[in-house]
Amino acid sequence: MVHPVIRKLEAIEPLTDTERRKIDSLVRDVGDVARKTDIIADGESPNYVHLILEGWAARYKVLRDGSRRITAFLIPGDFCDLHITILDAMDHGIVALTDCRVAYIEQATIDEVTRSTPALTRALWRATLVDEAVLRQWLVNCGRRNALEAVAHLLCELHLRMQLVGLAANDRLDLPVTQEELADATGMTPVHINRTLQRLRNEGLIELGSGTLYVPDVRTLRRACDFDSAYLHLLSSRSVGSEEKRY
Amino acid sequence: MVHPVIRKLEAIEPLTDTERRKIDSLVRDVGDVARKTDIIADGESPNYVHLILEGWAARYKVLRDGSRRITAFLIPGDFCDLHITILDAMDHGIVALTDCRVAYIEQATIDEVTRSTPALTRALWRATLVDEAVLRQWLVNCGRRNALEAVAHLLCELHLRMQLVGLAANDRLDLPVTQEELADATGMTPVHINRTLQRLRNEGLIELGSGTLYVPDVRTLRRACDFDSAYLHLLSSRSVGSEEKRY
DNA sequence: CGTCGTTTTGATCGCAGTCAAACGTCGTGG
DNA sequence: CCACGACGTTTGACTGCGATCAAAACGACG
Repeated sequence: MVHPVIRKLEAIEPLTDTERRKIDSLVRDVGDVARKTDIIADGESPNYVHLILEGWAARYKVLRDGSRRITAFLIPGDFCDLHITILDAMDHGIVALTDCRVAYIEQATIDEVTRSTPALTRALWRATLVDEAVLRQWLVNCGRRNALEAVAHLLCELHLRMQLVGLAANDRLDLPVTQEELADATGMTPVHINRTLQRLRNEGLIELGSGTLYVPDVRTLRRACDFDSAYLHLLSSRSVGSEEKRY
Repeated sequence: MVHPVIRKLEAIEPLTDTERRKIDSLVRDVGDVARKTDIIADGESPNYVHLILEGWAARYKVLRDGSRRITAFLIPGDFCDLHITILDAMDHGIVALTDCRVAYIEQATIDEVTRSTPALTRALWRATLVDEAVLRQWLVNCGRRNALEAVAHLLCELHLRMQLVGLAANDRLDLPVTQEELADATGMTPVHINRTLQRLRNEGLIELGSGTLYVPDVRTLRRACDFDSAYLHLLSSRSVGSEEKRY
């Protein structure tokens, strides 16, 4: 079985067989995390880097009034805290949204890999920078798009990212995320998320139920929220040298 | 004169004299950019890395309906596009908010530095990761804080960052940013920014006029918006091992 | 003194928030 | 097999924050 990490990294940087095997070798120590429990808590400085193998997780911050802001969704192939090798402590928490299978990778191992394999270093760097680009899109989502566009854009992102790791065959994917979690991720309320999803359904843009999302026509959905995949810096969309959007 | 970059980097990573001189040597090619013009445009892949020496700039994205979202403010000492060495093209633009003095640094120079000076590499990495942490705070700002808290939090951030580079003596700093730009940075409208600033003034939290911001009592302002500087990962606040917030 | 960009004010609107209750589904235990 | 509770989704009624539109005031500058 090909690790989702490999699929993900290959989408943004071509890899050789040796490099692929190197990644494979990272996954030694594997563990399970139950839904609703922290993979890493805010303020922690773990000795291991965490990599999601199965399941969904989320970066989040909790405010003093108890409200929560999700700042990213993590799916198989995503690193939770690559930066912990550089920064002192986590400035946010990471919670498992479903039961998760997680790889624990020693910092020393990462250091060794980056020292010996420049292409992988680039790939990891790249992945981090793409995460940052996603954050910027989320910022656009909440400040300058209406609810419908914001949710649509988020769904487009998740759809594409799931595709990259081979988890969205036929435009159908597991979306094991509650509406409350979607609300925390878009800065809306659960009630309004519910109504927005209903509008998306009524307009035939999505089919969503029992944890599964189906996108009848990706083009239409992307056009509805002006989704341009360029910000994900995928190899496939690079240097296409075109002015029109890649819906 | 000590470059703001050095002050900034030293706030997050201690540097030796040699390293400081190395940074100094980066600044060879310097140019001026007029207010309201792009330092780098969206989609560009410049050959140079840009570093702000004087003035204010902003990262931004423009939507199809013409509205703009500012995703970061850049002040002296900030790199505009360190990531361009890794990514193919800009996924957003950078515009000068005031007349700016900018250093153009060849990619090869950056590469040479990072190859020869691990401590500097760490420092640059760190700076990038702190930028990401700031993005997360902005996400909290617009989704889960009300207008007053959001603006206050933004002002706290700018206040602290200006202090770091020595541009905010006595809690007084230049804030050459229009209310429209603040609106684009918070996801609000200019009108509402105006009213929110008035509230902040009326409550004695800030004094703001003619491009200058004065914070009578930093503690109070920070408490008003639950500002915790930990997310900036400063050396001074690190491993203080305390539970209470660093207002 | 007129112009332009910016800030300020006022009146009105509407999107999304809030509060609360009902409903469906599923797993658990009687 | 059913009662029960937990959890998530859905619906309704009402509220309010911030948006929108428009105009006036202000201030810097040529």
